[in-house]
Amino acid sequence: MPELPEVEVVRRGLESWVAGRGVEGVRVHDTRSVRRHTGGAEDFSATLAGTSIVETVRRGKFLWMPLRGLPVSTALVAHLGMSGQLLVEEADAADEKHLKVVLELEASAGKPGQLRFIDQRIFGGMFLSPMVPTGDGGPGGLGSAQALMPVAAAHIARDVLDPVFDVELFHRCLRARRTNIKRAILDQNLVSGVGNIYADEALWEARMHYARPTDTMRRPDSIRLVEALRSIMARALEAGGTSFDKLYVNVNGASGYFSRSLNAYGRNGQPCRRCLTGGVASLIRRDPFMGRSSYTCPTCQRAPRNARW
DNA sequence: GGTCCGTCCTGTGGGC
DNA sequence: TGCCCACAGGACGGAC
Repeated sequence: MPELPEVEVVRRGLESWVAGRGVEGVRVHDTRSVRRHTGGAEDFSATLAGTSIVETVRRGKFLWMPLRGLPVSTALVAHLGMSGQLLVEEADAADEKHLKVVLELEASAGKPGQLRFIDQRIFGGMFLSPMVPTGDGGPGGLGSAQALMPVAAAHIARDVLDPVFDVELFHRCLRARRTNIKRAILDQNLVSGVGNIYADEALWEARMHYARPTDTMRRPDSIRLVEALRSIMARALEAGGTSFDKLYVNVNGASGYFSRSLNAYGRNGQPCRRCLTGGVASLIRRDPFMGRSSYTCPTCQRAPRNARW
């Protein structure tokens, strides 16, 4: 599925293909994919047509394209959810099975004429959102020096790949919480871009149990966790580039990288690679967590006595 | 205000 | 072979 690194790969790819191009027409094939647009599908299409795309910006898993040509500063926001894809394709390419939205782009030499949004599970979507000052200096991270963000993404915290991510602020916010560490890092208001897979991988790398209460986190613990998140995101970003083919992030292709590199997630019953190298082969266990799963090594990620489940 | 849970949605795989 | 059901996940609204 598209994770933060894949969204960044998509953003980089889109930048060279769609930035500066006009939107000449919009077709919504499934109104559920624009359900977050308050004016409905017709308004989405009518408002977007005639604008032009300035650039592509990302924070966490939110991707947006500021638009030129509207009276109010507005961005086209896209979230890939679990199964969303953004493809740049020729107009005569066959429709994908789960094609949801098509943007007809202004002709540009050597560049395909359509931007397509494809989404199997419809957890993702596109919508228009007015841009506002954020008070924290804008996106700041990858993609833009703008001081404005879409209202719909203004609550999203910086991600760990953001050059100005504040570890000290992250630590203070963690300490103020009354929950466990995994719930905290899945909260996009605290740190963005972390999903279930990266949460488990980072906690494994940091030798931390998911049920550790956030108010017991010491500064070195927070730093260690952020460094683990950064390391995993950076490695995945590098690998995400290899699965990138003509602006297509292949969901199955991305899982190929993960299947080779994951140390905890999805490895229920398999020996922990860290314990194995130490000569003791503890088996990774799966626990139900928030209606999902958590994977941990019972030896190198021991649950604390004061665990908050 | 903070925390937590249910809901949205569809393809896949296991069990019968 | 075909049917049914559990499961996977991010974000958001609502309940507490």
